[in-house]
Amino acid sequence: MARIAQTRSPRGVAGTRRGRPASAARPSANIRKVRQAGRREAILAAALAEFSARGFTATRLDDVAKRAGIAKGTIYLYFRDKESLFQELIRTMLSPLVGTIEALRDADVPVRMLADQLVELFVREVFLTRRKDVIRLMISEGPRFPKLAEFYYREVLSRIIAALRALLRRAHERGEIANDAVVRFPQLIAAPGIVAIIWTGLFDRFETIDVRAMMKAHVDLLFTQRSAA
Amino acid sequence: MARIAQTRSPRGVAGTRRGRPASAARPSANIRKVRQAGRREAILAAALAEFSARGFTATRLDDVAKRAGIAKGTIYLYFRDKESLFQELIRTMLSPLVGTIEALRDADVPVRMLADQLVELFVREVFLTRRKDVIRLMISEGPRFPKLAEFYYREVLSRIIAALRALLRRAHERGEIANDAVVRFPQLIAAPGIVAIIWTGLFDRFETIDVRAMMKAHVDLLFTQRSAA
Amino acid sequence: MARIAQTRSPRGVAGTRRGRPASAARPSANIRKVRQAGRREAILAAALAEFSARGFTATRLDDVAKRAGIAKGTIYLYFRDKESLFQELIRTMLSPLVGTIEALRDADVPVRMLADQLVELFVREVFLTRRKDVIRLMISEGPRFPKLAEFYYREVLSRIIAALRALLRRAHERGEIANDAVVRFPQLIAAPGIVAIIWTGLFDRFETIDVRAMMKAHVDLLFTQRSAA
Amino acid sequence: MARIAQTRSPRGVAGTRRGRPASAARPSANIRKVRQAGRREAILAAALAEFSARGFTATRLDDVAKRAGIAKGTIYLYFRDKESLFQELIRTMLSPLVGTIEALRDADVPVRMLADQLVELFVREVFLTRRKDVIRLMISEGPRFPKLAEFYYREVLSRIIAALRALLRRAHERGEIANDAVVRFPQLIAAPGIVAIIWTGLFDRFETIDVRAMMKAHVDLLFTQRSAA
DNA sequence: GATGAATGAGGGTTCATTCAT
DNA sequence: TATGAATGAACCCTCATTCAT
Repeated sequence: MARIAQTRSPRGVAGTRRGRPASAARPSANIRKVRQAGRREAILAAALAEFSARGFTATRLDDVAKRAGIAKGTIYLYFRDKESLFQELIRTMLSPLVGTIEALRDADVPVRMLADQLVELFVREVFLTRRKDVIRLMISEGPRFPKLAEFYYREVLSRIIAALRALLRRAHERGEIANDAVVRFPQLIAAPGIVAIIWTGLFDRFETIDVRAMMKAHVDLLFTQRSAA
Repeated sequence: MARIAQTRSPRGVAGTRRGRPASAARPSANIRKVRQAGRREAILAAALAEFSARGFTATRLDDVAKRAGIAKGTIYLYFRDKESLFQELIRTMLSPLVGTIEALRDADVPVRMLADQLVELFVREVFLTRRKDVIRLMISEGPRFPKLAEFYYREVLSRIIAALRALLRRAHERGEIANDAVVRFPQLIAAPGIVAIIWTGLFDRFETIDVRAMMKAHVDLLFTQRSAA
Repeated sequence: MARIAQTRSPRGVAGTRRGRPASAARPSANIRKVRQAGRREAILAAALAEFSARGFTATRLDDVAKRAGIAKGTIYLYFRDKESLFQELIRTMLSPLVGTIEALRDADVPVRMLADQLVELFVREVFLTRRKDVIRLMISEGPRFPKLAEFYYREVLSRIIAALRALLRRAHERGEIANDAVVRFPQLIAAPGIVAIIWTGLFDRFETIDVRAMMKAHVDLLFTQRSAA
Repeated sequence: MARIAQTRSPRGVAGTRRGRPASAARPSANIRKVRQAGRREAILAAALAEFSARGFTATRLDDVAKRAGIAKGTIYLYFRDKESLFQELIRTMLSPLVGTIEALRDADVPVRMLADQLVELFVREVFLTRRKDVIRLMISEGPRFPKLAEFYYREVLSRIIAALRALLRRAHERGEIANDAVVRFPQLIAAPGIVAIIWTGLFDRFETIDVRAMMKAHVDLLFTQRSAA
């Protein structure tokens, strides 16, 4: 099944002098590039861990550096400042989601099947990965980062919602869905996933949740219904 | 309909050490008490505003004091430290939720009606009040405050969930609910509310959500269904 | 033997309404005076305890008040500020020393006997009382309180030294003392006492000192000698 | 005569984590090390001046930094906190005393001569240097720093006393000392030195003391005596 | 490029002092 | 007179950011 593209981040880095095709005759440059990409990835990974554990403000770049195995100053070679690091982290991790969802939209299979795939996708590619933490960060810190919220809304959410809505409307028109609730509020589809992410972060110690089961139960609710009459 | 008890904090105020019967003949003492209660409330209100706007770590007690119209040091007459202020804020605001929910449990009306009342209660007493912000805070900062999460789980959530589950099980047995999804995952009932709170905090600028409509649509989904066959 | 005048504190107890001299014509005024004296004494006693335990700067007036059984503000009814309290404390406790010493000067007994009395006086009236702590305070904090040091020098030390020197010179002239060292440096007489006070404050846990024995041994040294030839 | 080793702190500096042989071919690293040692010394010197002038609690690290010509935060690169700075200051300055005293113990010269050397050593290496201030600090603040007092007792005092006692006992057995007072209370040897340090700090403005003369007079007292009979 | 020592603004907390009751 | 809540200046310590090596 669909898999969300991994972030091989060839994307421009502050201060990075790029250029020079991969086949070029000065290998050291490539080594450098690879090493640099590695550094960047390492910093992002470390940042995710630290930001997740402590939140944006309480995270110390010192700890990020330590975790990434580099010196504190090095972070500033790859990111303008703490805020940039945070924002790029979220962007990098969430961007790939869109493509996947939009791909689903164009598939011509029964919606119910798509919904099941969606659940599976969410569980495997979000809930069981660090992307879950990124979403948690987005939820926690988003209100203090309007730019980030806007990016997320424009580049990710609105497109996912549009894709979902198109999908669901089609299904509704075909009679696959009796109740138009999810057509009007496609957010409902994601609701159990969101709740599961939050629950896990807060209460897993006391009571675990079977995300997959909950999401499936919810999908059942959405799709197997018949209108009351 | 039920209304959540306001917190006029009759509870002992830090710093008031020697009790004195409320009826005592020294009016000045009472004046003091009233003023103290007022201060405490003012601090809590200011703290809620600031914590909501900036998060726990980024909030400056200086700003809380300014907003409450008092000196910075005064905060320490009512709360041990920043963390205590934060935790008491959450406790004070969320504790009253429980009673209300548990009252609903024992009502003997059709579940569907109760569900509608629940939606109304949530919208009126949570979503349109500052309690919404407290829940957002709980979601954002909870992971860094295990004690608080535990309190919230034990004192609030687990009891609400138990009440809901009892209610829903009864409804399911009576045939009011065809699908047992919500019996197994009562969190689903709250999911749209949670999502609405998060959405509002992040994306209201771009697209508003009609919470009441969404929640009602979801309740419809949960209750008007018939099993597939 | 001589005894240093006690600071006749019928030391007041917080909230204790005390007696009422049977003879007084306007009792209330006297009561007030007595009570005030009691308060003042209580504050001084509490201050001594706290200053001794923590030093001037680290002592909190709050603790002094608590220990004295009064409210913090009350201290300011009896002393201008923290520094005044400190200085008055030292003055009050050390002033009575002078009279005692000067009395010794005029006694017409063998110096050796006087010296023994001095040792006894020091042990009983200083070392085994709180005056020891006051001297320790003087030593510790004096450098930061030039006024206090000056007072102590002018009102206490210089007079004690003058008295001692007169005494010792007489003894030297009479041949009671062979070596004139103590005539030139009367401080030598006090040295073991000072050292004992300091030692006790710092190292008593590890090794105790028998002050009386040490001081007597030292007096022996000073007086039983014969010039080398 | 013996001279107390200066502390040019070759000891590891906080913050220098990865060792690197001193002979290594990277000069910049050595420059750094030298500069760091310099900083550390500068901070210690500034700290001594400030602590001496104001006492531990009243000393502001801001002032220490200013005096050392560095930024406030820099102090924390070399010392964990204010207390560590204080304790390390005392340790650094007093540790070297021991070796010197113990060296004297094993010398095989008449005790009287050793005593004179001791006086000279004290005057030159303690009284006329900043070590005098360190001892004053130890006396003033020691009671609030039990750890420090313990260190000083175990590492310095008890060893000095043991050395002195051995020395004096030998002298007593040889008949060089008639009275065994100083054997039983070796502290007596130091008493005039201690008193001089305290006197200087408090009363030098009013009356100076000739330490060397006083100590010599005292030594005379201790050694030139003959038992009374 | 990479390092990490140095900086210094910023914020939590304490506590001497005041003053309304 | 006595109280203790309120004040706000002061100070320790942290940490994002810079820059010499």
